[in-house]
Amino acid sequence: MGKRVLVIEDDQELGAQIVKRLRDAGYEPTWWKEGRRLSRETLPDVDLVVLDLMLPGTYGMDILKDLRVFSEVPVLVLSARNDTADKVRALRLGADDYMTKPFWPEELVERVRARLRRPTLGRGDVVEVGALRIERGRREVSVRGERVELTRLEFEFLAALAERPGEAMTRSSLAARVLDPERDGTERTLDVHVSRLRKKLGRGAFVETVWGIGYRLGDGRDE
Amino acid sequence: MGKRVLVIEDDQELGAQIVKRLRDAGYEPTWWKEGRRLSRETLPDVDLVVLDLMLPGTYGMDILKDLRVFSEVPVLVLSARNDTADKVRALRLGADDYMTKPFWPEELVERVRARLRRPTLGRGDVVEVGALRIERGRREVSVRGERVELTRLEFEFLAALAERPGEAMTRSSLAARVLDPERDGTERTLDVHVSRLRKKLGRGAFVETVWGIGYRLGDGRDE
DNA sequence: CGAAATCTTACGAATTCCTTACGTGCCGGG
DNA sequence: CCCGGCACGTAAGGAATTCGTAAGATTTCG
Repeated sequence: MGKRVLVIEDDQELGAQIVKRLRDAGYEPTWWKEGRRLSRETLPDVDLVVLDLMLPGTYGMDILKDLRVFSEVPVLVLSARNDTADKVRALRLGADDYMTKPFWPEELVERVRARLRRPTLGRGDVVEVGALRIERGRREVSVRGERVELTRLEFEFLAALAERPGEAMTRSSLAARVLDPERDGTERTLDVHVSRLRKKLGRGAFVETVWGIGYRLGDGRDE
Repeated sequence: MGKRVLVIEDDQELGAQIVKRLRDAGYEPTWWKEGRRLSRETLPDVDLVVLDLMLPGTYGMDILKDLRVFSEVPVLVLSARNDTADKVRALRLGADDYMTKPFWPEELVERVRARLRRPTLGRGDVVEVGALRIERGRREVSVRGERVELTRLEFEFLAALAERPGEAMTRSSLAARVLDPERDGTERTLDVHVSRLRKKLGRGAFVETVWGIGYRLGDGRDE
């Protein structure tokens, strides 16, 4: 039940230190000793990312930027730079916290803990909206107790919407979360899946159209 | 945005500074110039608390401890002390972030923003002005409980105005904020959208003209 | 009163969206 | 190996909606 933490840190000593502390604290750390470009597939399923900004070769900022296109995972940034401009930039890019080296590992662990005790939206395993029930873990969906069989993409799409029930999400952000731009189709493709999804979910406008924007997960009442 | 932030800070200068910055960033700060014991009743309905730990009389840590008994509101702690033990203690007590003085206000604002872009439990992103209600997340608008269907630009426009209710915004800044200079029209176009918007919102001058300047979001009462 | 700013309306072009149909590739069974 | 089913992407038709522009009416200000 330990939450998983991805540590991206090229410094051997510091990395080992961090990993050890996190493990001692009951987490399940994974250590990448180098920066890699991140995409939907290459990002492991983790609950939080500890990212060193000062990596050789790849710029940490770019990794962060990439990441935020398709994921909302909390990111704790480490950096040797202590100037405000850098901090502001990282936080604007979507970082959740910023620690300046050197620091004591205890503090890092506490900051990780502080982030993780807040609900991470995507991680709620069961989302219920009206008569619709989505179980992420089992990959099961039911309407009014009736199981509904969904294909992979249909499910992914619904699950993405369920990350923020009731909130409008743009096509592009949905596409980024669900589709692999290489293999899979374009935003147009989403329409088709929505269409099929609606047919399967039956009466009740669970997937609502937000004109000019994208879609929204509704409770299926009226409209 | 209009999210409410409670600032507990006894230092006049610093407090004023923080409050100003937060307001500039679109938040609604409330400033307590002294520490008070907090209880369910005395804690105002805010979205985040900025708490200085070094208050005369009351210990900031105690305030934090009290607070966590009955509230999950995010807390950003300020302190002049830079030792790890203190940070760890505050974070363990439930603080969400810890900043060491001195710091640049920009960083504070960004950290506040970083906390608030995560969904807090409870209320979403809602602006209410008079009988007008704007839900940013869902992209829905209602007047006196009645749903009003808006187009994309109408909503964008209203939402832009709603960022600073009661404050006049120039045409050009609105246009820049809402229109894509490539695809969309000119400032003249705004007039048309205002017109349509007013018709849809019905009685009550929610969108007021500020002659020679632009527009302002009113509560629809006067006139 | 006159000029400038703003408002309203009408209309057609463009965008956005939904559905259906069809082709491809994958996989398991026979 | 071949067949059929399934998942999926693409394309195309068509309907609904949105939006910009122009043009004339109205308001504001000096």
